[in-house]
Amino acid sequence: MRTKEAPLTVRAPGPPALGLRERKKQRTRDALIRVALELFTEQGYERTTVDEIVDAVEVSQRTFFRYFSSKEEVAFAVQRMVEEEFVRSLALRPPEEGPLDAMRNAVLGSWDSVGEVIDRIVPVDLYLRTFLMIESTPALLAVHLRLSSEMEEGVARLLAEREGLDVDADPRPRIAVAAFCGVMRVTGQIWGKGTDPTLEGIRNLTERYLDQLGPALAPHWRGPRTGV
Amino acid sequence: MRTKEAPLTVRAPGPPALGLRERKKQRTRDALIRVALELFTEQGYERTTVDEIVDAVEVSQRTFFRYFSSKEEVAFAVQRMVEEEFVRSLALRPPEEGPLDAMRNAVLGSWDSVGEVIDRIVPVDLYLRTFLMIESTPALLAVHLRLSSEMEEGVARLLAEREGLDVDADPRPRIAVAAFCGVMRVTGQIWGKGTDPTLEGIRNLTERYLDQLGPALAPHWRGPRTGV
DNA sequence: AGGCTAGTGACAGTGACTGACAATTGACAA
DNA sequence: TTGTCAATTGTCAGTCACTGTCACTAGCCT
Repeated sequence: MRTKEAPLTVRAPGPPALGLRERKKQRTRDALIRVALELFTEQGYERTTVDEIVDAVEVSQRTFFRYFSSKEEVAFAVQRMVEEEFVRSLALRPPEEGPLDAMRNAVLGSWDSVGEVIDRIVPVDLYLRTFLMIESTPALLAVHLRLSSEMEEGVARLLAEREGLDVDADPRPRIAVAAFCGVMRVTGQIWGKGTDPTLEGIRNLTERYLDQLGPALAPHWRGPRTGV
Repeated sequence: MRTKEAPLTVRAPGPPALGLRERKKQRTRDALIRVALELFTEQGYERTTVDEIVDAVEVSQRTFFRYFSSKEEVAFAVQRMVEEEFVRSLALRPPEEGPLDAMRNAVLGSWDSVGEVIDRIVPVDLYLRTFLMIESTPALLAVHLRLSSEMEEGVARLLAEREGLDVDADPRPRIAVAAFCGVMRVTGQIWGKGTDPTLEGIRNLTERYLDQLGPALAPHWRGPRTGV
């Protein structure tokens, strides 16, 4: 459990100096996340009670539920940041890029940069282990899929706007996003079963699998394999 | 609430005459499903307690949990049958059909035949309302997505076998299924928001949307729309 | 008829979560 | 510095989903 250095006289530049109250909240929130993820990944999600978490952080259970609306939510705190990073990254793609290329580049780009974002809250490898835990815990997997599908809706709107289409009239944005995210999900699963538990590993797999979307939709699979 | 005709002397042919014990179980199970779905669709899932359900059916709570491992599970009892129908239907497609065509025809075909299957347990329109309720209840939507993804895994294996591929070596089966099912999911959502609450409505929408998978994955969307 | 056992009910207990109210503690003005 | 206000937190009691246990009832089979 790492301790946060508390600046005594000097203040780092950047975010507008938060008040003591705000900083305290931030600290409890981070502590709850870190402890929760540690316990979850060590003993399993179901076998970890909220009481254990709050005892370790020394706050009341009521406080936990003021920060997180459910035990599930705390498990997705970091994951949420990663997804936001992707959406941000997608919004920044140059408009000349076609929708699929934009998504592809956004994912690959965000895999390159999330490392630091994550590390501000928890060690990256704890995040990766959390990801594995989510995939292997039915209750969490379910929530994960729901959150993803919410994000998909947002991404579809973004793409539609980029291309000057109406999401509710033209099905292509939603369909493209659905297909694309389907591949992303498969990638995550395969990565989980594989043996390269690093950010880089997931990045490379992403690249390889996205390349297979076209071939996979060919009318027939027999015949020569392309790539991979 | 429909009553089941209890054959006194005559027995219908078909399934091998079940014992009294078996039939009783079947009846409580069906009653639990029907009552649960009725309450869920009327008052909402969260606002319905398990106690309300078991009181209406006159069994103990303990019995409910012997039939269904959770309150969620009962909400998916019918949905499960529909999915099984699809998988069965897919397994029956002629081997000459390409994987995408096979899935497409299997879905369309099963939408034509599930009507009767469903009706053996609950009125079809109760099923359709249940479907809407699932889509609009976060907790249930989550579970729904998880169950779908389990099914996707099964379908991918089926297709891989059909085509003589190894699912774990070749990513195309999983990717194709993921893309396909993504479209199906979008279709379900759109159907829910639309204004044609019939089995036929969902069938037609399915057909239209599947046709858009190709165009949606084109490098650019600008230019003429093909079809709907 | 009578023993066997699957299925059920009653009961007690756990864990996630919520509402209400009291206690504490930063923030900010006097 | 101090007193007031408002945001946070803790305590407590209660609901609801779900589980283990054990006694009991009722089909089933010889």
